[in-house]
Amino acid sequence: MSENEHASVSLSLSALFLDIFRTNGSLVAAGDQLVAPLGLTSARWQVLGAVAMAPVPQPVAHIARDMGLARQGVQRLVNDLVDAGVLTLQDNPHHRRAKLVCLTPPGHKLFSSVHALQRPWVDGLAQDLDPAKLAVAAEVLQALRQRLEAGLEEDRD
Amino acid sequence: MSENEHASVSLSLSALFLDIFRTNGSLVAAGDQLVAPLGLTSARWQVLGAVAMAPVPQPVAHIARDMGLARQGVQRLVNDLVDAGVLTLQDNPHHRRAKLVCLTPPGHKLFSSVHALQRPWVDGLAQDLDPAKLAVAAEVLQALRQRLEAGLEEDRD
DNA sequence: ACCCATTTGACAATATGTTGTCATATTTTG
DNA sequence: CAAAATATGACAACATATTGTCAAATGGGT
Repeated sequence: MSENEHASVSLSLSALFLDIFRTNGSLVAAGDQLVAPLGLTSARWQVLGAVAMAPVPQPVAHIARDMGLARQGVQRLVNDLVDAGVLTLQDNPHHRRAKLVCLTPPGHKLFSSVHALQRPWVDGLAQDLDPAKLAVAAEVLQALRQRLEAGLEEDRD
Repeated sequence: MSENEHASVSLSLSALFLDIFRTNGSLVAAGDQLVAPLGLTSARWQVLGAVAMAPVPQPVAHIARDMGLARQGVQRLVNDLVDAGVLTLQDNPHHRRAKLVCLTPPGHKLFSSVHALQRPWVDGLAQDLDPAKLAVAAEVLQALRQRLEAGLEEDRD
């Protein structure tokens, strides 16, 4: 690859960074607006989803690792959702401190409502998007994330 | 397109959302680490870059729109950078309140240092990335953002 | 059994970002 | 030109996220 071609890849990548920042922001804003009628926010929605989709109840630290967020951020969100009666902390037979995060019955109901909102919303956004291009985009982001996290050398928390 | 194919696009899109969240987080974390030696953070770096790259000095509100962020978030960052001596507010002949944001001489020097750090970092990340795939990823993110922002109906401040 | 590194949650400080409200300045419209 | 709509920054409240510190719990190695 020539120097010019190499430079152009770096420039494209810098531009992609800005796209990621802005798309992330739009995604959070749109998500906030979508689930606001349910008394939720994007961040709480994400946590609720992570708990609901987990095959088995997990402690907060595990959820945080799955989501790629700092442990304490998820901890606060979980605490808030417990206060809101959506989640509950179940005793963990394997660890006295690391309680297992579960949905309450209202939590299950809330998750169903979220899903009912989420589906048509995502379907609408996906309309006319090329599946092959989506796959390429996911591949690029994953490759990028892998390199970034390798550079961070497991520093997160 | 069959219903199954449609559903698979929606599923891919939901997965892409998670990729965007995580890549954005990694990007911010890696950026923070990169520019920390210069006493900067990712957010301040972004603002500094926006000011430095603008062909002509602009008021805060304009910069915020360019970056797709809320006006007040950028306002606070600019105020912090002014306090730090990196930026200065120049009188705007066309608008008494909307001062123009400019780099101070130390700000210019700082931006050069940032650029010297940024270039090899981006080059390293771009290594072996397929330019065509990068272009597709950018295209997908831009399409997504456009739909999201259309859904927000220009609500953002 | 004991020590030590790791994991985990509590608590707190700080950075980032959105939203709301207000006063003032500018622009548009009638 | 006057009134209304819009743009802008100051100030403040809040949500989100990282980082640091601490104590308790766990697990591993000797």
